[in-house]
Amino acid sequence: MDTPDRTQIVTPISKFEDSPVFNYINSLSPIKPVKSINIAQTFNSLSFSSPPSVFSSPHLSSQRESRFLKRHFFSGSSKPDLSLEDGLTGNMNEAIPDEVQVPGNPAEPPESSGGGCSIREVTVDPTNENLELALELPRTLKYDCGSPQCNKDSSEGNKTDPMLVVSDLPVTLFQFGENVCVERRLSFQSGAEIHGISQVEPNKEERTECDWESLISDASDLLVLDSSSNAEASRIEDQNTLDIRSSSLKSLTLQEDNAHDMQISESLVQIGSCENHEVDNSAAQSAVDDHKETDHTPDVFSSAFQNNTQADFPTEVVDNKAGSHISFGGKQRGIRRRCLVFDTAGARKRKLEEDSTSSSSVTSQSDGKYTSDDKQLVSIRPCNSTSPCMIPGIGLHLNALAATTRDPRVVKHETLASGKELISMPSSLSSIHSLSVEKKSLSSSLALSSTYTDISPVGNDLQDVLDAPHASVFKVGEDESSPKKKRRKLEQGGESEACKRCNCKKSKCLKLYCECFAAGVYCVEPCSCLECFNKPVHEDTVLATRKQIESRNPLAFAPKVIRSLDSVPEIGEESNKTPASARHKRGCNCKKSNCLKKYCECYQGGVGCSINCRCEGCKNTFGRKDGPSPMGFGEAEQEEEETEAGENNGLDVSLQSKQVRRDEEQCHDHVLPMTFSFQIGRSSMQLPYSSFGKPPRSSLPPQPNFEKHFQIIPEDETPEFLRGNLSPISGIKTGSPNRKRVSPPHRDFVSSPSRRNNRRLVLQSIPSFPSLTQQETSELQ
DNA sequence: GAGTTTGAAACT
DNA sequence: CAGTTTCAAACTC
Repeated sequence: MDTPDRTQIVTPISKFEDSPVFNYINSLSPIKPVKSINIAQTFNSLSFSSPPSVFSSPHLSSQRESRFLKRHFFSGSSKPDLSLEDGLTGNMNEAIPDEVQVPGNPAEPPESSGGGCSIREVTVDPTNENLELALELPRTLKYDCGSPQCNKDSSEGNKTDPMLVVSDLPVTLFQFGENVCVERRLSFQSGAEIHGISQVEPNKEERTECDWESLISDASDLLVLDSSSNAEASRIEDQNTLDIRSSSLKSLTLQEDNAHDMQISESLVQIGSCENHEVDNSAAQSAVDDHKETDHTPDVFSSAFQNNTQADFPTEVVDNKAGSHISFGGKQRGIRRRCLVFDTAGARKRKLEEDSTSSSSVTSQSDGKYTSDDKQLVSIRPCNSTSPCMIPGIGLHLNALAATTRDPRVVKHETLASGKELISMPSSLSSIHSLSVEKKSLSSSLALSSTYTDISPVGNDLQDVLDAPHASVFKVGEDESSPKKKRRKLEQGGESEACKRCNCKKSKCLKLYCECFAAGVYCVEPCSCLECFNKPVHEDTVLATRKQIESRNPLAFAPKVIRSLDSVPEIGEESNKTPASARHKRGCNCKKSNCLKKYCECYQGGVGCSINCRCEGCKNTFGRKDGPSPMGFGEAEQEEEETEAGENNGLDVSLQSKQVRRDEEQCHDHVLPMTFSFQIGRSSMQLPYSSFGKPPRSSLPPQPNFEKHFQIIPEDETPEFLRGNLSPISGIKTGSPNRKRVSPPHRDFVSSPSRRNNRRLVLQSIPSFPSLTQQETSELQ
């Protein structure tokens, strides 16, 4: 390897003799030259303008040389690291420029047309080396800004293409661009060292594979290059670069000059081209797709979703490793999700029909394991065969959110849970769920001797998750012979809320009157409904109905309770008791129950009444609607709260916060802007348990964790959040007149990065009483 | 288990 | 948007 490279290098060097750098390098021992070259290049490129002479043809030569040089360097072993390390940003340019620099102006941004020429020339060279390279080069040329650096990059990129392919991203990823450039360099170097240019391709494949894995592992970025490089030095460098990349990707804006950006873009483009060439490798492609998605996500998704997507990546990647390749880009994923929602329904039917209950249960369990192992995989609690199925449909707004979530998980979830009948499977949530699921699984197992059916929180968008109590926690009613009795027993006994059970007589379970339908779950055996259409068999009808309802009220299926994730209770709210920020989406309208019975949705949800409530004689122990003031209750009430919800809440909060942190860590910071999905992800973890399900019914583990973790931004509220309004309540209040119900916002959920910092709202379906939460929290801890 | 109460959902 | 009706859960006996 080395020898050929060196020989090759010699020629280019001769060409570049003009450049002092080359001379200097030549003077150096063959081994060292690489380093020296790099250094020299850096200097030249950075500080010095390249000699004018170089411009005309030099690019080609420079590129060639660069290749050679790089090869040497890499082969040489030493330097690349330095170059890489030195400047992810500047180094990139430098390294390339060194050779290429000549042309011109180092100062000139890559944008210059010159690059194109050089590339072309380079392409010619490739013929010798590899057709692929040639192909890539032209492509690169197209994209290349023309800056010598770019050229170099491109040339390198050619070699590195595999890596690029792996990491390939849409051009959009500028931030990543820097990284990409580095990667290219690295790859290039590695390639040179490892193999002749011709060899590069195989390397590429390897790289792609390796990269893929690396990507998977890192999720954030483009680690691909690293593994690929054969040379240790190159590896090291690659790693460094990778690390840097990841870091840069996360936080980096383009520090480098436009030239860098250009390079990046070029590299990206090249990558794309490479992908085409290399497409052969399915894995590589998939990886590339993932990368693209990830990369795009940042660019495209300014919203929190990006974060989510990124965060999800790791999992996705892992999943891919596991065997399933998810090729969905974040964006695409989102789109697919929506489709999935519906698709899932179909899938569910299929699966349900095929697998029936048994399969679902099995899958769910297995899933849960996977999820636990994978961390982010959707955790599906083993649902009893009878567990109610989640309805595929999700609120439109939810869908939008779901869209942000990552498909991979969703897919997995679907596949895994498909048997279960989850209606909607937002990926993001699923990921979150996995974690939560694990925890829950433990807690649930403890709490409930009976089997739990988790509803993959994922399934429903926010709703499901939020509503988890309803849907998510399906308690298999199987055990119970008579639905009603069982239900009551369960409720009373509080064993587990399994699936919701309805007793609809006239609504056909296609209206919100039906708890199952409202929860996005299919009716199951335990249900005693008559003429029920809320079954997989009638999926179309169910979905159509859901759409109608959602058309009327986008939030119809959204969680009814909104809770802020922040541990800090909202102003006036009691922190310890009910989730401070938790509020009922619309508020209640109680007249006679004094909000002390489950007739009251607020009470049922375990949240205090808010300004949105129009209740009369409110005595809601969880809090009052009166303004910011926390609960206006008497101490007695507070005591009650404490007893009922307080413990749970407090624990939950702390626990949740911890979990959230954990989740975040796991998920990664990669996700820059926390977005909706991201938050969801966190929450999702908990969601499974979190379900706010009505306390009485479900003995299931409380969702406390979920509450805080899960953040769903109600459409209504979203604007406020976006605005920076923190308190969900306030948002709600502002949005809707006190006495009037808040009309669901028409906007789709848009997560804004800013939200992260801000308080997170959690939409929850009617929360179960806090009591359950304690167990979970304790367990979690 | 039947009947009543309650308030959300749906309708006008 | 307000008022009414429908509906099913929650509750009581």
